Amino acid sequence: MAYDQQLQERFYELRNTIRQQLFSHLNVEQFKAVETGAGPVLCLAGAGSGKTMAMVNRILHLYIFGPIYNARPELSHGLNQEEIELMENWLKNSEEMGTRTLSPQVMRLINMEGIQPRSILAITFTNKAAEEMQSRLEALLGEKAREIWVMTFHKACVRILRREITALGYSSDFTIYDDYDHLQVIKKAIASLNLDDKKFTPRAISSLISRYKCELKEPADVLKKALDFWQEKGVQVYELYQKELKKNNALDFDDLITLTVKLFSEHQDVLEKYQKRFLYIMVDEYQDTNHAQYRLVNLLAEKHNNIFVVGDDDQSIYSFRQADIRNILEFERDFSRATLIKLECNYRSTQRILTAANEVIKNNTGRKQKVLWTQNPEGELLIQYRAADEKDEARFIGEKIFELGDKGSSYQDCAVLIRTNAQSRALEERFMKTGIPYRIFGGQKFYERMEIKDIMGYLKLLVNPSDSVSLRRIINVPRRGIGEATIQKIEGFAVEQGLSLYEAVDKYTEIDKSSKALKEAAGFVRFMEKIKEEAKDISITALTEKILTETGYIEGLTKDNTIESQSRLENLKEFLTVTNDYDEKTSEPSMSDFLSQICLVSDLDSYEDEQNTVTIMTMHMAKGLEFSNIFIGGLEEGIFPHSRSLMDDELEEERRLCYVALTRAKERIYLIYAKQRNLFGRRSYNLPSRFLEEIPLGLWEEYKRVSTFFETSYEANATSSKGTALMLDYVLGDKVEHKKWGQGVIVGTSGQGEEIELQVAFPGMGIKTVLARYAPLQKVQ
DNA sequence: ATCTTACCGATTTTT
DNA sequence: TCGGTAAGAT
Repeated sequence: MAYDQQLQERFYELRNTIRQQLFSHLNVEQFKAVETGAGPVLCLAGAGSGKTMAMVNRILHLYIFGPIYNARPELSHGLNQEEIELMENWLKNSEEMGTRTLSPQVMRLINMEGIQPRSILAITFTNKAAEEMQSRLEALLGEKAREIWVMTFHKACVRILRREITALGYSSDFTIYDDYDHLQVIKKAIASLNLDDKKFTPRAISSLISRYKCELKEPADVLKKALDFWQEKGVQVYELYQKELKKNNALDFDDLITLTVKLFSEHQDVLEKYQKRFLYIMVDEYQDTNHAQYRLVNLLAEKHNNIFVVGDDDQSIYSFRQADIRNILEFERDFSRATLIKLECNYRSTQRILTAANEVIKNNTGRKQKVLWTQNPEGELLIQYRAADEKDEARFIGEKIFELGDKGSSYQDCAVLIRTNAQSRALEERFMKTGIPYRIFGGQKFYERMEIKDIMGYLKLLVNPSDSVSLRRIINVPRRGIGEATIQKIEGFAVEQGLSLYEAVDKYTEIDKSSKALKEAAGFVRFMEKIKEEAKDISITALTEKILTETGYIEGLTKDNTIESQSRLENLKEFLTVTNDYDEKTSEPSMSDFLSQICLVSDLDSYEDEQNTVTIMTMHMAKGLEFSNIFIGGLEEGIFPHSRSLMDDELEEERRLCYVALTRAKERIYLIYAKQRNLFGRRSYNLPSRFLEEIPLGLWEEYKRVSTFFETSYEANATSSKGTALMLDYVLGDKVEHKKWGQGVIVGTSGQGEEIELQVAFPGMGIKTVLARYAPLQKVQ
């Protein structure tokens, strides 16, 4: 055998050993997922099974070794002994030191027929997941990683549509309507069809439209079908709604997906362009795809069939947003010869937590068989607590958080998961009183705040003058004395003349100058035109500031000088830091890009775990996160499972939600239910949740509050060990210093014994109620 | 045009 | 209970 051939044999052998070594930190299943490069793959990844690890490494594997791991690509040049030694040395070194970073020389040697990063499309559902994956890819691939499209469905679609949407008769400056804007259009459509808005609620119509869109059905497709009166009218609203959106050159969230599908279906050339580009497609959280997203992925993948989807049918909790669990259950039917890989080894939770989760989810039918296991220790028993009411529930949670603190947990290791946002109230009150730092996610979102929507209305209208929803929003904000009657008049004119609302304001105010309102409206258009001119030379931040001052928006809020107006000003300041960030970090800033970016983020995207606070959030929002200690509140029939799900036969989804909640925990779980709780202002008595019964005895123990006598001494101990200022007598008028709020004055006291409450007035922050026992207060002379 | 009061209705919401 | 919306008063 020739010497060259021996070298070659040695080279291939070494290359494969290096390959194994590079991924030696993965388990067998993860490695299989990583090295299966070509063809369709369904990866069922249980909670905490390291699926991001698998996805990221799979991309690395594709990049270095190409799609077929045991292929022997032709060598383009001869080999010499030195090169072989280089590889041997790397291996030796790696085995000894445990490093897995390739030197550039070794990389150059073994990287043959690897896949170009720009040919990879990796789809996630949240920006957070995308960012996480992106940064891990950059750590592995360096610069090259930026060429991979790692983004959400919606972002990818916006990118494609900005380039191609003219083929569908929209302009590429289209506006994205968020949920709120979308409801405005629906309301208008309902009104113009003279429908009874008691029967046709915007919410119901919205979900009807969304359902049709996700099924890729246009109004015309549905109209022929047999429909009852309500549905028939609903479709008419849908038709009108869609026309209005197009007139406004606006897309709603669903449109981003469905119009991309439409584009690909109707324009073969465009589809082929993207098929050619994206040779390898990966989809995260596949169980959450709806039909439109499923079509989109299939269209892109059907040419090369290199599609890798990861998901967990047991974590499908978004069916109310049209996520279709069948997409995952029937993947193997859709793609013949699909490889099935199950990741069942969990790296997150204790065995006991996993057993509890497995036992609960076992009660669901029609799922892919999957049992999580772990090498982690057995762990502590789950704790169950029967609270007297929601206040007692909050108190229990607060106390346990303090106790965990003594055991070495920080606040950020604790999360309270709830079913509905309304449950956060009692918790917030208690945490506030006892000085537990917390963050609540959910409820009013930053970009949905009035002042933010107002300023965005101005910006949107500048980019897209056809956007009549934004125009309507801001034409009288701040007050210009332009009311509904004036707008109606102009709107009539617009319809008559076939103009956009903005053009109509401009033209009509030239003809009719009869009222003060119309003069103001003319001034508004002049202002917008002036700003549009000036916008050309200044940054988005400068432009935003200009609008806020020149309209008198800031001035109005400053004059109000209420707590509310102050917080609005704060929010606007915050918005300006967002624009500033964008101005600085973007190479080619553009307003429409900025606006779509903002539309597509959620508050959770800004979640930073560096902050040492307890997290309160819904179980839905907690998906994908993990905490050492999880408290699940409101485990009562009617709350969780939610009463609505009991009626609508959606118990299995609730159970999946419970599974998601349980599998967030690394070490401890506290399960709390209350005998009674205030619900909608009335007291209600609920049975303990069925999910509690589904966790077998032996996995949990009940926490029982000891008798009053012991309770008192117990609490006194807890207090003294904390060293709070309990023993100090507070007197009205005393000056105190609070850790977070600074100096304040005691303006009231109430309660007795352990539960003495103080009302403290903090300048500029109003009056706060705190529990003397817990609050980080100190008397000031 | 805008402020005030009475009513209704009330999950979850990656984008 | 609270918050958002729709009709009535100024």
